[in-house]
Amino acid sequence: MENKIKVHIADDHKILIDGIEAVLSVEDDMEIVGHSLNGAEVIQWFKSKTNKADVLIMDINMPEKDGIAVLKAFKKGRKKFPCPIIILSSYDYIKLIREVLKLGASGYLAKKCAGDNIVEAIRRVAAGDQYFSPTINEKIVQSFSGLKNASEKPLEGMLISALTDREKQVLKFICQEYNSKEIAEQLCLSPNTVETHRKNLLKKLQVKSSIGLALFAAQHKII
Amino acid sequence: MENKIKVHIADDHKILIDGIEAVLSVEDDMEIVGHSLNGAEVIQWFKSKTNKADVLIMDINMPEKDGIAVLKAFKKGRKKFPCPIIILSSYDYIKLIREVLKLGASGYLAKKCAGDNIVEAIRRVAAGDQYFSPTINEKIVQSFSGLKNASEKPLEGMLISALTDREKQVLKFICQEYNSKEIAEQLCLSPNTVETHRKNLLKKLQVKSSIGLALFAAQHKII
DNA sequence: AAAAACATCACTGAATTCAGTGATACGTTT
DNA sequence: AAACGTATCACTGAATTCAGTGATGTTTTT
Repeated sequence: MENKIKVHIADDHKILIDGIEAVLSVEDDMEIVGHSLNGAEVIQWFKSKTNKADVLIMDINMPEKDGIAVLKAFKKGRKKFPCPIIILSSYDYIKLIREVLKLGASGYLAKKCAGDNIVEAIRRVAAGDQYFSPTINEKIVQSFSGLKNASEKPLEGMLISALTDREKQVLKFICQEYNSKEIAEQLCLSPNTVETHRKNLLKKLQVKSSIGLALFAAQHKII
Repeated sequence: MENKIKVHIADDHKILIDGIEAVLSVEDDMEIVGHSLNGAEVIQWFKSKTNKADVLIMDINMPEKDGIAVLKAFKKGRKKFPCPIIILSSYDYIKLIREVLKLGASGYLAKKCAGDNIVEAIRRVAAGDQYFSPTINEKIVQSFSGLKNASEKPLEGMLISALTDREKQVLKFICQEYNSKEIAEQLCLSPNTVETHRKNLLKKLQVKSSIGLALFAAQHKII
C-alpha cells in the first residue's frame, strides 16, 4: 500500500512503545515513523521539518514535559497542530478528558483498552474524526447526560494542569523534603513566597498538609 | 517447536498485555497461555489445576491485589511457587527491588526497558536463572558496591517488613493526614507514644519528615 | 480595555513536628 | 539469665508549618 498512515508514539515506557509497534506491524495501512520517551522529545521531533507523522499517540504522564504541556506547547505555537493527537492514559477522570479535548486532542484511549481500539483509533483520527475507547466514551456520555457518578471528582477534581508551573516546581521540592526556607534558596525566592505557594497548593488540592501534597504528587507521578 | 515456554501476563493495562503478546508472537519458543488484569485474577488462574504456565510476568500496581500481595500469597500458601515470576514495574526503587526478590521473584524489568529484554528475560528465567533489565541491574550493582552514597548503610535495608505492626499502623494514619493527637485518639494511645513511633519511623526509613514517610508508603503501596 | 490569573513579598499567632533523652514493662532469643 | 526488640509514656526547646490577611506588579484571557 502506498499511503500508509504514519504514526508517532510517545510514552516513557519503552516496553509499551515496543508493544504497540508490534500490534501495529500486522496492519498494512499504518506504520510507526518515530517515537519519544518524554514530552521534550516529542516537541523536538515535530520541530524537525524532515519528520512528519499523520497521527501522534501520546501518554500524559511523562518526564521532562508531560502530555498536557506538549498539547499546550503545540497550541501556543499559534500554528496548526502538526497532526491529530490521541491521548493514551491510565487516567479516566472526566475533567482530565475534557481538558485535553479543550487543548485540541482528537482522541482519548484508556490504557486498559484493548489493542484493537488503538488500531481503530488511528484510522478514525487519521480520517479526521474523533475517537474514544469504549470506557472513555461511556464516561463522556454519562457526564453529558448528567448521570455523573463517582468519577466527576477525582481528588476533588483537581488536576495537575490546574497547578501553575511555579506551584508544580515548589511541589517537587516539597516532595524532596525541602522545607520552605530551603526551597526559597533553591528558587531564589523569599521564604514567604514559597509559603504562599504552599498554601495555595493546599487549597487547590484540598488536602490538610504537605503530606497530602506529596501523596497527590506521587499518585499523579509528577515527582 | 514442541516445548514452548508458556507465559502468563498480569497487568491492569490491557493495551500493554496486547502489546507484549504481539512482541512475543514473533518468537517461536514461547507463547502466552493466559493473562490477568489484577492480582486476584492471577491467584484465581493459578489455582485452577488445568492452567499452567512456565513464567509469570506481573506488574506491581494492580487493583484488587497488587503484585506484592500476590507474591506473598504464593509464598504463604504453598512452599513452592507455581512458576518463576518476573516483576514488570515502572518503579525502580532499590528497596522495592530487594523486597520483591526477598519475596521470591526471579526477575525484575523496568517498564522503560525495551521489548527485547522481555524476551530475553523469559528465556533466562524459564531456564532457572534470574534476569534484570539493564537499568535495574545497574541499580543493584550500584547499591551492592555502595557506590551510590551512604544510603545503603546505617540502618539501611529498611523495608516494609522491617517496620513493626504498630509502626505500620501509625504510618497509615499519617498518610491519611491525621496528626499525632488524632492518631492517638484513633488508637487509644498517648500522643507521646505516637510521636515516638513517628520518630522511630523517621529513623528506620531514613527520611527527614513525614512527607518522606508518606512517599515511602505510597511507593510501597502500604496505604 | 477590563477582568482574571499568576507571581511576588510581608506579618502575626497558633498548631505541629522534630530532636534528644530517659523510663517502664513485656515478650523472645540466645 | 542476659540481651534484644517492641510498646508504652513523658519532658523540653527549637524549627516548621498552617491559617488568615493584605499588597503590588505582570501576564493572559475575555
